[in-house]
Amino acid sequence: MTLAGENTENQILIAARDVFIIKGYEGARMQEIADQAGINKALLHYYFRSKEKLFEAVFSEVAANLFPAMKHLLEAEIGIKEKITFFVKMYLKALHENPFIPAFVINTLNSNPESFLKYIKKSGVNPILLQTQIEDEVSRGLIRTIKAEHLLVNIIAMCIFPFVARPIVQTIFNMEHDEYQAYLEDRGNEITDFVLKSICI
Amino acid sequence: MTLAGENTENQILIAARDVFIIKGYEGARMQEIADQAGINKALLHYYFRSKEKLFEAVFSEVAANLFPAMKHLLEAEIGIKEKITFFVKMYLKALHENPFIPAFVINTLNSNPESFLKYIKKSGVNPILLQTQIEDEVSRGLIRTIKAEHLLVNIIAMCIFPFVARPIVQTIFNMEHDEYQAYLEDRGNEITDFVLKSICI
DNA sequence: TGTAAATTTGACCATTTGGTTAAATCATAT
DNA sequence: ATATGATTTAACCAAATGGTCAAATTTACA
Repeated sequence: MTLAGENTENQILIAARDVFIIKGYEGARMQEIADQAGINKALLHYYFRSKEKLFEAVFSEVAANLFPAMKHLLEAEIGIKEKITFFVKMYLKALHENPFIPAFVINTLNSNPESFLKYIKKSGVNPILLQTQIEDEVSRGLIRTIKAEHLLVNIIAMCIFPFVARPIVQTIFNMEHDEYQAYLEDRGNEITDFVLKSICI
Repeated sequence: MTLAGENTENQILIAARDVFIIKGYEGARMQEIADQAGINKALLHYYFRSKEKLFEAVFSEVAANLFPAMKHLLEAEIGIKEKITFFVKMYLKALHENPFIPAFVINTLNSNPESFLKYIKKSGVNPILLQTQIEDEVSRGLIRTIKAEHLLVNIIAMCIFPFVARPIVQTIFNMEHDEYQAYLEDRGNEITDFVLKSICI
């Protein structure tokens, strides 16, 4: 592939990513993606054959970047308190940079689990490792007993929810844009605090 | 309106609700709604004029049932520990009966906040009441200080997340359908425990 | 029962949308 | 320079989709 071609293919992927993430598969229009990329619509099919294939290219790339950092941190050899602190900080930072990814992934997987779950399967996140560490720290009297599946989901839920449900939460709490931004900043310490106060003895 | 008409209108609303909640606005097809309701497609327009209007009818009804029970419980005159316990139990029961509602609402509001936020505005949920109660129980030495906005979002996030992100969580944890169902059951006590252990002194 | 209004239907329409194609343009290598 | 292959475009196509309408059917009631 020549330079021009590779460049175009990338422009398309970037534009498609932007449009699909905001509008979802059904709501996205090939013409809009072409416009966003500043190219002719036929080029989308020249490089990616079909809307479905283009979407798969976007989704698989998004899915591939979903877990590696999380996995790496979960496997790190540090105490669980530090692990949680870092995890929350890292996760909120990632969400701040890509606030629409979670809703996009959730929406895609809910409307079409059979076809897209395969991109999640190879996440490699292993709750057993975390479970082992928990049991170790429990036996050393540092934290109380808790199942890794609950702890992990609790933390991730508290991080993600204010982003996916932003319009609702912001409306119910009567916040302006900047106020909500500050609220999101606050949550870093709040979540860490909340979790540590719950599990530490 | 005659009996036949009222009945048809209701059948349509029920069918439309089912289809819209699963497929979303863009993914839903008027023909599919008509089939599901067992009627001719033209009747959809006879009763609701357009797809948009029909969707609004569905969404406004869903939105109207989103907060009243929550609001009522938040305003109840019981201690905060009991309040949290009941809240989690009630919320998980509601989610068990309508597991797809949160993802539907989140998705709708993210793709079109301007047009649908108005159905949320009148929720009447007032975090200040909860804040007052928290401050009261803090002064009586029962719980630690925490902002109502964080406590409420934390609890709701932990309840909702395993439902909206079910395919991902179930896959990552390698669970079968029944296992996940049991996991969801477990979460009732887990969440309550998790929260109370965090805020009680 | 007869009739006027409401309800229901099948056929049809216009637009949108994903996709195709043949021609034009560009880049590259000899 | 120019021939070859890759890239890009405008015009076009077929299917799907939301929506309309006139005719048929049912319902209500005088």
